[in-house]
Amino acid sequence: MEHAHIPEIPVSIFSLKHTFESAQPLTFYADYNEVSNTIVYPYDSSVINLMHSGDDEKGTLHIMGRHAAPATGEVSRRFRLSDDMQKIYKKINTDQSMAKAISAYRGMRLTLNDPWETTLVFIISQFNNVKRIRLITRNIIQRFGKEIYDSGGKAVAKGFPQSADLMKGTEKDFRDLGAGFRAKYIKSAAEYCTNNLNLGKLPAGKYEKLRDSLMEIDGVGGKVADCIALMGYGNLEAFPIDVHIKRAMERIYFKGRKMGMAQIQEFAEGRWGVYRGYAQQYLFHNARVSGRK
DNA sequence: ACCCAGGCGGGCG
DNA sequence: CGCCCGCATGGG
Repeated sequence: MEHAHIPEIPVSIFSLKHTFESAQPLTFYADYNEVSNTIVYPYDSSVINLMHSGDDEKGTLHIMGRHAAPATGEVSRRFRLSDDMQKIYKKINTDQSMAKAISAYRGMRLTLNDPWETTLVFIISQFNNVKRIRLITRNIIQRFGKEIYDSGGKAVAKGFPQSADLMKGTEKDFRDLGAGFRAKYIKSAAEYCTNNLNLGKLPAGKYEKLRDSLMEIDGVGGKVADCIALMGYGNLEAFPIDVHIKRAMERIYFKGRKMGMAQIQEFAEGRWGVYRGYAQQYLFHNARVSGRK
C-alpha cells in the first residue's frame, strides 16, 4: 500500500507544545521537535509520529507511522481530544491567577497514559526533579524495553517495559540506572503489579477506591496515587499536591499561610469540583515554569 | 559549598 | 493520630 492515506484529526484548543512541556508521563520518554511541532513516541510494537499543523485554536493532527491508521483512536484517547475545553475552562477559570495560567498555556491537555507506565514514572518522581525523572525513566526503558522495528526491520526505538519485564531486574540494577533509594520501590512495584494487583482492572471512575488500591503499592503514597489516578486513569477528581502546588496555593488562596494537605484538598474540591485535576495541571505547569530562572 | 527536587515509610511522642 | 526525619543523586 504505497502513498497510504495519512490519518488526520481536526483539533481545536489544542497545544502539542504546552502538553509536551507540562511534565506528564509520556513526555519523559517521547521526543518533541518544536520546529516541526512533532512528537514521536513508542507505542505497542511500533512508533507513533504525530505532527500538529495549523494553530492551537484550530489545527490538524497528522498521524504517521507503520500503524498510523489503527492508532488514530489511541491518539484521541491519549491526548483527551474529546475534552470540551471551553466548558472545562469555564469551570476552572475562577480567579485572576487561573485566568493567567489558562491564557499562557491555552490548549494544554491532560494526557491519558498507561497505568503501569504512570505508576513507574511517579514512583521515580518522589523527592526528585523533572530532569532526573526523565533520565531515570529513559535508562530503564533502554535497559529493559523491547526493541521496536520499522517496516525495513531496523530497530528504531524501545517500548516501555511491562511490570513483568522489570521483575527481571534487581534492586541494584535500578540503583545503577540512577533510581537511588527508589530502587527498592521499583522492584517491589514490579512484583506487586504483576502478581497481586491488576492495574487494568481498577475502577477508573471511582476516585476513592482507585486511590486506596494504588496506595497498596509500596512507595505509592497519597500524592503519587493522585498522579496515577489523574494521568493513568483519567480521573479528574484527583488533585495531586506537590511542593509547587502547595506553595502556589498557599500564596494565592491562603495569604501565604502554611496549610495542611487536607485543607488544600478540600479547598480544591470546593472551588473546581470534578474538574480539579485540570486546574491542578495548569497551576502546576505555571508554577514550575515561572519558578525557573 | 549549599539548596532543592511532581514524597514516602517508619519511628516517636 | 500528627509530626519529623532520613533518604540517593545531580543540577543550579
